[in-house]
Amino acid sequence: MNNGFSILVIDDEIQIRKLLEISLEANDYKVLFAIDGKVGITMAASHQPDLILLDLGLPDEDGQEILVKLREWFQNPIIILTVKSAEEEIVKALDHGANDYLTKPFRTQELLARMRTALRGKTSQNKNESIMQFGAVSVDFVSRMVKVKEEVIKLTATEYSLLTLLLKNDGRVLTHQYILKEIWGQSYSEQTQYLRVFVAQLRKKLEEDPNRPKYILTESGVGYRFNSG
Amino acid sequence: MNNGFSILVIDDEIQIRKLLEISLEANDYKVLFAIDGKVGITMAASHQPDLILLDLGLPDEDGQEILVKLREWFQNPIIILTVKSAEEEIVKALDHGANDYLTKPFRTQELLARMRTALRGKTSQNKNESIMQFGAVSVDFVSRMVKVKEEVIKLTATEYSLLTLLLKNDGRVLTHQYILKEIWGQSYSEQTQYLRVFVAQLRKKLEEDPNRPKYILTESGVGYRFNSG
DNA sequence: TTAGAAATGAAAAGTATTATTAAATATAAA
DNA sequence: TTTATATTTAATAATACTTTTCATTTCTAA
Repeated sequence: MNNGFSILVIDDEIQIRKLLEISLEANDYKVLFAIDGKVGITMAASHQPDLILLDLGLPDEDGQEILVKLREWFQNPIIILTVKSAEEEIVKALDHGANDYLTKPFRTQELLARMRTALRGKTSQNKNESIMQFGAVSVDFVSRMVKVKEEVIKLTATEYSLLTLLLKNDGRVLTHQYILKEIWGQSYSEQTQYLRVFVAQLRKKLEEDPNRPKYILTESGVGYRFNSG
Repeated sequence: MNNGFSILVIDDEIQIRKLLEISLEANDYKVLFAIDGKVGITMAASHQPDLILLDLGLPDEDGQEILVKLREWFQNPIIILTVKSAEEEIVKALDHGANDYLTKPFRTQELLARMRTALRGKTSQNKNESIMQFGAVSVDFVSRMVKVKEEVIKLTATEYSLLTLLLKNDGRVLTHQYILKEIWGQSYSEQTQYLRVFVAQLRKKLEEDPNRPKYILTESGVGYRFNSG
């Protein structure tokens, strides 16, 4: 019996595999294991898992390269596990298409929560409609209208672009660099302060309590993530 | 037996055609099919359908171009179907005169809802109701008479075109480019100043307080939107 | 726990966009 | 042709938006 989601764990550490086996199966996930990158890629191809947990510190190959290879064809969420708290590694992985990250040692509850977020929307089809609902926030991409709890919110062009970028990547961490590149263009990719100002403005308009944001969450040193529930 | 509306579906995918045939006929639409753009244009001309569902990813020609060709003479609503959720594609299609869009896979209920919205007002025309009401603004499309709170307003030809374009897209943001192209023609699509002058004139005639417009709203950096309430 | 880094919030300064007005030009009607 | 009306141009004022700055708070790594 399982909840319908299959998870591929690519990690060489036996303790981590044991831990994940117990906690993921206890939550009714179907779990597959690979102990290195090569095997991992093969298994991803043959089993098409709904989500991959990928350790960056693998014995045979650099984790980043495995990520890049996977992302050439693998669409489903990939969550990075890493002992390196080095910010650089994490940012690189996210820019390579990882959805989220956790640094070891991690709390199981946190991992499960992030997996649920990443898998959200996989079941529901509303991901591609012209009106999209994210918690109390809804956007009509045709009329360009944004509502919070049925109330229309007026956004500037830049605010609208930023919000929709975050929404389309609901649950996923977007790096500062990536967001800046998308909205302002390549040459602005170091202007993190722009982003901070506009995030603050969006929070003021969207959040019930801008001091305790529920929707636009900060990943300190890395980027931002939209969380619809 | 049907509800009086005929729908032309231009799509090369057999599954989509089957699905639409079943669900549209179940809702009493008369459904016609074309499997590529050329055939689609021919059929649109010969059958004058009330609405077109156009797939952007057709085998013979770029969907955008088919849209442009259709819009040269076809007045009725066109709803785009697309697998591409790329915002660029969608914005382009809307600028080319599409009324709405759905990305595949879509829920049938949502499609039907959007079709009803697009066809709304068409029924009233069938009932010989040429007068439409938008908040306190009403337009008689036959006699070209515009009233605000029962008072007749005299508009010039250009003012009338601009107002009705906005009205027909009640609630939706229309880009400067799009409006200019529709009213003045392609070559004027950068003459934003024209638009400003005529918007000011319309506001002076329509709005209670032209300094605080209620109906014709500005979306800075993007365009204008009519708001009937 | 604490020093240093990162993020926030508020607001001033700087730009860009939009609104207004009026004069010049074009168009249509008498 | 003359006259009235509408559209286009252009100049300036008003407003909205973005960028910059900085004091303060929050977060993070050691």
